[in-house]
Amino acid sequence: MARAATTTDVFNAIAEPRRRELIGVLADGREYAVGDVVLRLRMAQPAVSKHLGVLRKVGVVSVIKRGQHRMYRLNAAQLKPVHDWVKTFERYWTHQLDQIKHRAEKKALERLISREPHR
Amino acid sequence: MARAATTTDVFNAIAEPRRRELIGVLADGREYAVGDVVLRLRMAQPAVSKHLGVLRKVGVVSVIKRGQHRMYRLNAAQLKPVHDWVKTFERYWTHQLDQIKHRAEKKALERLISREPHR
DNA sequence: GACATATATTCCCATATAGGAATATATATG
DNA sequence: CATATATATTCCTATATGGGAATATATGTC
Repeated sequence: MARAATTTDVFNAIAEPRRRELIGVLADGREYAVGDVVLRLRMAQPAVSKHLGVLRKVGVVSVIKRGQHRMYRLNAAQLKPVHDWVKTFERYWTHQLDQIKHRAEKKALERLISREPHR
Repeated sequence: MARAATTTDVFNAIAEPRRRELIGVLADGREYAVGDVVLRLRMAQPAVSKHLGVLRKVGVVSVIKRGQHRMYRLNAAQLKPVHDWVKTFERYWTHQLDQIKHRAEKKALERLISREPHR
């Protein structure tokens, strides 16, 4: 079997760095015409259209027609599976910091609660 | 140009679902021999070796020899770039829930703190 | 209708894949 | 040393890719 198609799921779609750049442009939540993206990223127009096509197929972006333009908008919720998956490993690099923060918060809360009665 | 190699970076490496399953097995932080993974995932041994090879090339797993076994261990820190990237979009799906949670916690805390004095 | 602009699609090609099968390599053990 | 076990590597093949160039399609404007 060959590699899974880029349009198979979000993981495959975002493996391509240009597409992550594309998503980066749309990240402010506003809509962009293809030409806007072409100018911002200095990519060839067909390339942008194709990449946006892939992202659309996996639902990461949506399109509406407006005159001769196609306005693309980020559908960030579709990235959640990636977040959910990688979040599982968060503790591996946040661990120490987390411990510190958690203990600090816990201690502060305990101090806060126990203050009145003990005084 | 063809698609970037799977060993190019972590994003490409984890695009393959079997490799994410592999990572899932190693997720408890303990070390596993290739054969263990083969049994757990019921995958062909060469497939497991190849996938582990890809993950090793991008640094997501590390190997040590122990007798005739190769013990693989997860190097979860290498997944951080993925987390960092996707975390940018967290607010798009957590926003409402977060608001609710934050307010609930804040309110609970306030109630807790103000209980004694007001009674 | 003629022309300009915006976008999508098609064609071409070098390249890497994932899986299966077979085989090679390393180590343990009798 | 012979044999078994564990793992890696090689060879094969169908398949999809991303980029470039050219072209098609759609819409706006005069």
